[in-house]
Amino acid sequence: MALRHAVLAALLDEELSGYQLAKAFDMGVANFWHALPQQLYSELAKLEKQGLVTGREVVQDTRPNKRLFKVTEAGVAELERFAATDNKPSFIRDDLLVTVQAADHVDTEEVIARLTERAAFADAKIELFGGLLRRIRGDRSEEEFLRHGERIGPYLTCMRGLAFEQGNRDWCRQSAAILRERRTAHAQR
Amino acid sequence: MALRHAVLAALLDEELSGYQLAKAFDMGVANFWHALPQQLYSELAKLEKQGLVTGREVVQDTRPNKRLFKVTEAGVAELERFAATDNKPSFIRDDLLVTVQAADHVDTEEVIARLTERAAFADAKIELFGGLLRRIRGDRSEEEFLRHGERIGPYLTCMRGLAFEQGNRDWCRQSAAILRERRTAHAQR
DNA sequence: CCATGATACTCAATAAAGTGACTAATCACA
DNA sequence: TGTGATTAGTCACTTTATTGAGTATCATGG
Repeated sequence: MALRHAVLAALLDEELSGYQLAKAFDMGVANFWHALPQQLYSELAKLEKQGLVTGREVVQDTRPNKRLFKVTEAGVAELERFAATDNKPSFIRDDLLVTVQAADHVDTEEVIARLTERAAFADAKIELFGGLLRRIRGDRSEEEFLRHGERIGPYLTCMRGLAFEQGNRDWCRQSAAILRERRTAHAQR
Repeated sequence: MALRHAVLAALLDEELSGYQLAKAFDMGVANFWHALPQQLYSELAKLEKQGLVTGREVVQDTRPNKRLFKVTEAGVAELERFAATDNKPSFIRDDLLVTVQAADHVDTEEVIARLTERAAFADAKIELFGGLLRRIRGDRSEEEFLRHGERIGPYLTCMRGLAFEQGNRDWCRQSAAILRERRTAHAQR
């Protein structure tokens, strides 16, 4: 049950409404976890009941009212506890890998199509993360920021997200190229 | 619902018992998905009921009897359908990333400890995957195998698993180094 | 002035994944 | 001779995640 901790971690640096949080989790801005709006709303409700976050109503004229949430001291303590005990390894769980695993037994064109789509998706994410990193570090160089920046947690997770998508893109392109080559080699025989 | 497809993909190249399948999924040999034994047994039962796999009883003297499963034609057709339609992107979902996201607000020593543990875990997986790849390609070079090998699906997914873990290891080491540096810089002030 | 889309949520239901406890045999080792 | 590890599973239960449908207001564009 790490969604609760992901929510806490996301709320550490800014006070957010459930809606804003949902956008962040959906966009991949919160590249360290993924969740749908409904989960976040219910998680926020649980966290508030347990006193790990507090919400305050913000009355808006032009928009529906919203509730902004921030992490309480108890919430930070819970994250502290989490940081001290967690150890579950991460596993890739990816439809595309399942498809490629079966590549020798299914239509190669389809596999290549999926790989190409994913490479394009990865490219979009790479640009998104790249821009995000630049925005976070401002006019400082990456090295400078990592040495002396105030909050580097979000920067580090974003770096991992970027590298992950670069790995995805490279692998997708390479795999697609190999499958294409084998296809033509096969056809010429 | 891709576990069903992951199971089908895993059974394409060899006939396996639920137990063997569970070991494969647990070990990360099936590095494209992760599941617990109970899930696999129940998934196999469902797949058999739907005619996508068939099991045959193997009576053993020295060991408890087992049921070996293989994919039927309908099963391959299902994978074909899956390969032609799937498109769900993969998201990282990782406790460690949540911890690092909160790095600026929790005990740095603990975060460094988690990163170090994960780097060691990644190293172990890298060796495992490296050995697996060598075993699959035998005495052929990687390029030669990818060009002319019979079944490259499992090889490609294993390559992705390897690159993923290398990315993990590198990021963990770099992040831990940065946090250590900041800690000493801070202490000296 | 009417459709579309963004903001800001809620509720209900199902599907998937994970946890814990169990049976039962054989093998390896001390 | 009995302790633990390995093979080969099953059953029941809970927690998470996903799907789908609603509610309500306001802003923008044609």
